[in-house]
Amino acid sequence: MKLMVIDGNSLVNRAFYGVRTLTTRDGTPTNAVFGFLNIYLKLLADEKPDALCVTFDRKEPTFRHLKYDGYKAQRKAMPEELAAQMPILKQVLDALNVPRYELAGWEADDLIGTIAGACTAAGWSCVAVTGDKDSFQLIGPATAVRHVKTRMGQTETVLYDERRFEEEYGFAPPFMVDLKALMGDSSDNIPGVPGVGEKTAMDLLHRFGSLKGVYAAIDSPDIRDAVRKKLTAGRESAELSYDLATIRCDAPIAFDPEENRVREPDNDALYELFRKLEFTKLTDRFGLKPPAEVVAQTRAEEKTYRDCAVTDADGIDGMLKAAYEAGTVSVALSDGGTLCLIAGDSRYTLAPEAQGYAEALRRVFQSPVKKRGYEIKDLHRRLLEQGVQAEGWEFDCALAAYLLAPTDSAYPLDGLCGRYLGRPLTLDAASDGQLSLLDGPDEGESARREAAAVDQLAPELERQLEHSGLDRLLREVEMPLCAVLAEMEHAGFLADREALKRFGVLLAGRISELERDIYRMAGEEFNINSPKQLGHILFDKLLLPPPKKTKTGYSTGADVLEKLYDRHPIIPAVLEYRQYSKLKSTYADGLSAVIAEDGRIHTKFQMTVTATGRLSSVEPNLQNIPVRTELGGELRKMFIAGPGNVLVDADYSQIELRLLAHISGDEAMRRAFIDGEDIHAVTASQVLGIPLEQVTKQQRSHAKAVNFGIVYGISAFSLAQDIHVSVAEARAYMESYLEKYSGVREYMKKVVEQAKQDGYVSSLYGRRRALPELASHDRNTRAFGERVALNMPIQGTAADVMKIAMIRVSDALKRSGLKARLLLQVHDELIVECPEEEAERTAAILAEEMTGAADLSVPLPVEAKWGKSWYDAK
DNA sequence: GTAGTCACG
DNA sequence: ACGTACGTGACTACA
Repeated sequence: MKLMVIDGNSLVNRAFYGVRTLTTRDGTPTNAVFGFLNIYLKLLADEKPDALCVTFDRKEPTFRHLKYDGYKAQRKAMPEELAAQMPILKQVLDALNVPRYELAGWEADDLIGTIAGACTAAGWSCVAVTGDKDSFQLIGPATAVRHVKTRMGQTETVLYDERRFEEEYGFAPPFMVDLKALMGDSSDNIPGVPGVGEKTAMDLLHRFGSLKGVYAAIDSPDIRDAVRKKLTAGRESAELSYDLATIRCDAPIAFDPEENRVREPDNDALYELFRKLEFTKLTDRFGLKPPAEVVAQTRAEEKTYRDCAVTDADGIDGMLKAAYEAGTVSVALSDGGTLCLIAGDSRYTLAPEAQGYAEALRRVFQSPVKKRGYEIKDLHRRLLEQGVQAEGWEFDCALAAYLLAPTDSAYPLDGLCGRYLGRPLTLDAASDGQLSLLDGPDEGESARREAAAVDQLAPELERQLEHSGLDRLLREVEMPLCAVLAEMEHAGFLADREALKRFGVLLAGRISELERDIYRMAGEEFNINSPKQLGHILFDKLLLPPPKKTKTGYSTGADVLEKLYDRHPIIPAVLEYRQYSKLKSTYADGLSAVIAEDGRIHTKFQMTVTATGRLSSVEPNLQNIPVRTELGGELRKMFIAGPGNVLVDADYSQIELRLLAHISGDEAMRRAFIDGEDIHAVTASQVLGIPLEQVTKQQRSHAKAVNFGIVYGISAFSLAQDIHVSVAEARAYMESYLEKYSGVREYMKKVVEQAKQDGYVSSLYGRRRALPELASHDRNTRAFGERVALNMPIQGTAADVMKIAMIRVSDALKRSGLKARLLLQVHDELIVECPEEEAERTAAILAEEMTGAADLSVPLPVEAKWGKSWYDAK
């Protein structure tokens, strides 16, 4: 039997500092409780304990304070926002039916020691969970410590048992006390021996076994004079520290592991707490069900509908009549084709088997009736597959939720109901209390629920959009874009199946040659694709100097290997191997596998994924087809136009920098663009103070890196890495840059200040991204927030402009009567397929509509070319 | 499922 | 002292 005991204070502190700022809508901080529960769930899954409890410190002084009045005296008081969360956490634990232990005069650690002892006595094993390495002294045959640490906002836990501890420390766990007595602990204000740090302390223990042993051998020649001096002077302090660091196992509590058996949470109490805390996701993860009163109340609050099953022509007529009368309807189309339409209080369900189904779809969707729905782009594409050209899209709950919170990971309809309606889910009168929208009893039922959710969510989402000034972006950009993207997905990009296959074979040949060479140079066969095995070969076997480490071992990324390029011939071979296997697995093989029956690749554009408003492309991703290397670029020869057609490729030149010039209003940068200069060369000339014609290739390339860096919210360190100069040089370069482009400097300052004030940043078109990072306790997180504040308005505006351009291009092409159709968008590039003889006119329309998509104080030129393949059109 | 790596703008 | 550019998605290894 195993008991897990959690050091509540330690864990909640980790959670507080590790988890980003999080509050309820009224501003109550909840991040520590949220973080605690996340770690708690992970712990339960990892350990699967039979019994469980949590210990806490109390604010009263402990026996340690009495012994040493400096103890923890300097420790900072718990911040207000954390203190406010402690009682909430305790309520949550009570609702979870997890016993809590706290005792005046004793610390959480001592209670853990006592509990561990009681477990051992009862024949149980015990795992103590804490972020404090002190507790390692408790490790024994039946006691382990799971150490919790946070790295980069991620929580990790490592289990220390006797073996693991001794491997790492080289002595037995009880001597952890001796270690701390020697080195002290600044956070607890345990003095140790002044001047002795971790390294010396470890070394002494390895030689003499214990604190006692060290002092017994104080005259040994093995101790350096300087160290002996410190030890002699600090003897009293060390002995005091020994006492302070010793965890007591005799706290006066009666503890029986049996009484701490894991129990089911109190569903109703926990549900209510989570509702107040707005922990929607956790409600699911804990498997909580709405209490009976909530179900009853939800039913009472929720709109009810008059259900009509549509089975014949009269039914269809009735549904259409109601739709036209209502003007706006909510619709849902299940995967199987069942349509649900809500007009006013009437809810119509039409099964695909019904008489006149296809015609009914056309009458609903190819009509000016305003339609609201969920994930309209996909709905539009499914209709296209049935030959229906839909129109009249008014509102999409998923897109609305995305605009309101673009950094959310997903927008499930049930989650939106909880968040925006304050109700767990859309129930309905016909349902049996079954709450999941997604697994309704049948097709019709799930379509009805989806439509009802849309019907009730839309007004609330609309209100919030208006409140944030996002309604225009939805109506004028995102909604019209749905149809454009659906058509692009439907059209697909023609691929040369045979060429792709040949390319794969070519790569395979080269890969096996390289494999042989690499094995020969390594002296053994291993999996080159495994960073772990490769690191072992390079750094342990061939003894190359490891320049960088990741948290799990050696880093073997391309940047690292390039530093070692000339140190061993295996390095260039590995780099080449990596390049080829990437091309083969992801592109040659990966793309071959997704060519559809029609010979085309139909990517899916995702509209609700990026934090900045860009699109993303999946299954496959056609936005990352190689271009930067010669061999990779060959792939673009395999993306082709159909017979008699060409591809027209149009891309914005420097759109992000032009937007920086426009948004910041920087005169020097604007002037360069207005004069049609090469911006990177001008930057080099300005920053270095040399005539434009004397700028060398390298100077221009450095300037280019800085221009990019500025858009990303650069640091001198990263710039130095990027252009291989010293940090000091990089800093000087940036300083000079911001002198010359002083408008950019002012803009950077202003945008961060504004973001701190508002808590969000915006694009030129009002797209928003919230920035809770700026209020973080962690400086790295804050610095990240500042970089995002600089970048989002630029990248976001570029995304807006491109979306507007796509709508304009699509419209203009339709109006022109040309056969051209859009295939692909790659952030600043559009690809269109058209008959060869239309190429010139199509290119002109693309350039015209893209350039005209935004009205800036600098030109926004577009370059358009065409050819038989993507490669030729670039 | 996560981490590392690498492809793109 | 620390950690280090913004935004993505796919593949492989490995727990």
